[in-house]
Amino acid sequence: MGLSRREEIILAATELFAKHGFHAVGMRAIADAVGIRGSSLYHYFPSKLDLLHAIALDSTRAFIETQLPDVESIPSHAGRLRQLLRAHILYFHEHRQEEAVGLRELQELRENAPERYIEIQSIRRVYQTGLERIISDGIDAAEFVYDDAHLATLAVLGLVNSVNDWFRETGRYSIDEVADAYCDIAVSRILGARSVR
Amino acid sequence: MGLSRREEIILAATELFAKHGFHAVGMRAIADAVGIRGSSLYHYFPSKLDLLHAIALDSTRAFIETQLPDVESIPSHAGRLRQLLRAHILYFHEHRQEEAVGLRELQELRENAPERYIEIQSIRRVYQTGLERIISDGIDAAEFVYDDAHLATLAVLGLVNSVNDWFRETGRYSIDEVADAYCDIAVSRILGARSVR
DNA sequence: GCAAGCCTAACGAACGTTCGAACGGGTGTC
DNA sequence: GACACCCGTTCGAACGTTCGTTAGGCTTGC
Repeated sequence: MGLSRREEIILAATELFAKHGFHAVGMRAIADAVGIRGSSLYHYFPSKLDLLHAIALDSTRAFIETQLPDVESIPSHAGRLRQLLRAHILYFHEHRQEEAVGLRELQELRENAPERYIEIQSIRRVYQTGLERIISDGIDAAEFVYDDAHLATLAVLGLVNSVNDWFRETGRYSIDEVADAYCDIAVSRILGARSVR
Repeated sequence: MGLSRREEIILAATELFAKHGFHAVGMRAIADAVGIRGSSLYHYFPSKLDLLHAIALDSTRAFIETQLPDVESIPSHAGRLRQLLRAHILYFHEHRQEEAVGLRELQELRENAPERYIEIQSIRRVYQTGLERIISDGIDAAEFVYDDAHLATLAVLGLVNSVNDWFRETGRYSIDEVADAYCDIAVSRILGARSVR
């Protein structure tokens, strides 16, 4: 139990926010899940919105920092893209609650704390730009066959992000099977990469 | 203004739920948008949850009923799929607020009115089954090249549903361009249909 | 005079948040 | 070793507000 109280709170709040939504969960419910009283939460976070901000920022940063650097060493564009998308799907599966909160409750920050929304969005943009760069380079190198790198990026992102909408641990596929199949759809089919392994 | 008061309420509530979320919008706010008092809403809906149910059911049924029958007359599987996906994207764009509520707040019904959740889910399943049938038939007829109709259906659905996550009227594409491009990605690239027009 | 439609008023509960006090372990002083 | 002191942590109680909902009465058109 190397968890600090602050981390315990973030963990419990993430789970509750992901399951019921930000506004459906009261501070007292979060405190109950940790085993303290509602008022004690304010020792760690000045407001409920700050708590949401901490969750969204942590999850966004954690994803970007662990995923992007790993692909630099792979030689082919198709290989880099495949590796990145695979890591994306697996990470989003492993941290699906954090990412669900990060995606769904962002507009809450947008309305009530615009500068924090922009902060998180700009981090997200780094990732999307990096992905688009890989695709764009692959097109220039004639490794991919598609004429619009921007639209292809959006399509591929929409595809891989949709896994969490339907995937269940108890279903007919394992997450590894889905990751493989979706990467193949994105790299070989959508982008038309031919010689990849 | 052929709108009945009941329809006005549904319209206003849809807009507010889509923008702020179900729990963030109070009955008084909905009433304000219509120009009546909060208590008057209970003349039309017995509870807030019933109002949400009406929105989710209406939007789901309207989509299914207007989309599915249209494609029966088209000869090729690829043509049917293309037409269906195109209508899907355009419909989801035109009714993006209703569909956003229908997608995001469904778990609210799932927790607090399970039988209504099942009702809506079963309608949705009709559509997904119909889509999978088209894809499956196309594979059997060797018009599509993919080995898993179920996974292909999920991928294609995830792809077309993702448009509303990023599309903005003021962006660089029109919705028609996006619909064309995404249909092409789904039909020609993911499913590998060759001779289509 | 009936019913639909809308109102005011109020209910108890829950909301996010604030406040001041109490607890308990560690440190410094005698 | 005993003592006072501090500070991180938690608590109970309460603040004012808003929540979903109910009850009852007024107006209007058939």
